[in-house]
Amino acid sequence: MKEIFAGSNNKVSPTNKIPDFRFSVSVDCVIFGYDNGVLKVLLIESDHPKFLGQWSLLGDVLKKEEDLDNASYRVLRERTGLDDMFLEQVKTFSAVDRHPDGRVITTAYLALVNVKNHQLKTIDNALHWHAVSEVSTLAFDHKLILETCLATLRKKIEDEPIIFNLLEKKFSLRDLQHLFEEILGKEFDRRNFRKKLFTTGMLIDENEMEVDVHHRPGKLYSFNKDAFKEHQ
Amino acid sequence: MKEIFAGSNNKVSPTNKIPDFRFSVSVDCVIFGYDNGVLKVLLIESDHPKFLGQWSLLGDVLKKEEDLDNASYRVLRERTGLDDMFLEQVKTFSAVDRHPDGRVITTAYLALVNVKNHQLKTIDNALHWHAVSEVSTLAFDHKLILETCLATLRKKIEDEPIIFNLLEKKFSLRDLQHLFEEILGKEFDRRNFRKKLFTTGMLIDENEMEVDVHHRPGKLYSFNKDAFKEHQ
DNA sequence: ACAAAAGTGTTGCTGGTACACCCATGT
DNA sequence: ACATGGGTGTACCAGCAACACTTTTGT
Repeated sequence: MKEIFAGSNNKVSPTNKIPDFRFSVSVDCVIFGYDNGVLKVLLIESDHPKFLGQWSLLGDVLKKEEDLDNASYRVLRERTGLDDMFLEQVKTFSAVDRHPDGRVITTAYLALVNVKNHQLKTIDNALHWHAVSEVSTLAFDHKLILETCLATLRKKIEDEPIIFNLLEKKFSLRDLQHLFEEILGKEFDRRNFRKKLFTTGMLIDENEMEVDVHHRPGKLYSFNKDAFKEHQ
Repeated sequence: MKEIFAGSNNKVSPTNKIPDFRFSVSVDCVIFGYDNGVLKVLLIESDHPKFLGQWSLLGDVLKKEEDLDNASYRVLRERTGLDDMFLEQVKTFSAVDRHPDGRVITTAYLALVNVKNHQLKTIDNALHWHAVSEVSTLAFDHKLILETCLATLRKKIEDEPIIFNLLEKKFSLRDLQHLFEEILGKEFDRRNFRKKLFTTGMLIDENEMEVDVHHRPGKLYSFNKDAFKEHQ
């Protein structure tokens, strides 16, 4: 199996700026979704012989004519059918032994998608949403990558209004608060939470109410993209 | 010149998990130092024919048996002689045309060193400290990398006590404040700055005074590594 | 009627900012 | 004596946390 990497160990270039060894490069996407009050991550059954029966992140190799952003975008598009999700580079993982077949460097991307907004490609029934809190082991170093991206997500939602990417266009304040609580693992005072969100100006009152809810329905809001004032 | 990349375009692997194209991989270090009140970055004269006379970041190719952290560490050690500086991965740059000789993916590292604490390897007199504010163009996409790392530095010093890596072991409050101001490009009230820093508990009073200063000498402090309480 | 969650205001604390005076040292 | 920057305290304001009651809807 290691022989497929034979031939990549080449001569040093004349300018001595050119690498004397070439690497396989890939992207892996940590795709988060929020489904029925639970933060989930999209995983696929590993097709690598050494990790049969285990789950892994969605990834692909970088192609000759694309950059890493394009590659991660392509993975998302091919797998979920969406093409305007939040997507951001997080970190590159390069441990020497992270891939059993040889040196593969992978760049992790954080993706936030609205679970309701897309259909998983039905061909790919090896794809499933898993509750993040219940993921134990993953193929390769993907557990470490997942944890790194989760930590990044936790940090980022306190600074930047990216959390809305996980919700439907119109959402209730309860949805929003529960999502914050689910991601951060702590609870907020309902009244203070409302006040804070309103003062940021990021919420647009849609003048609609929740439906099919078994109690007093709440108002629906949408995210005001223009109110980016480094708020929240 | 492009021929050196011939032969890296190989067959698809049987597991279809293995890349069908291999890349050159490198690290580039954005090494910041603080010298006489000025934030500086360590640059080297480019030895690439296309960028002769231009400056570039310190980097090297990733070797077969090391990971990216090790590679950046090695670059720092080889160039500055230091071996315990602050070093952190920032981002991987992968634009298709970023390197004139072919596909080279590079991972940028942010390094903070104490300029006074080390001697630049004298062999390497192509190495020089440049005031960050005066850097205009650099070889490759290194200007973009520098700006990215500078933005990361600005963000990080507000959250984490990494700024001390740029100062000598013992420093005055004025040094510290001026360094913050130099990096962030804004000024602070001297009295409020002191108060804030003291309440974090990150400063240890060394019971020593500045010397050789042309006015009333100030107290010297050192950084209390144990007071990491996510403060500042 | 009862349960469940929506909606609303006040108070105190804490941290940040603005600001003025005296002190120690070098020249 | 004068210039330079060190060292200190107070008052105000804004943002955050703690907290209780009334309202609307479904069952």
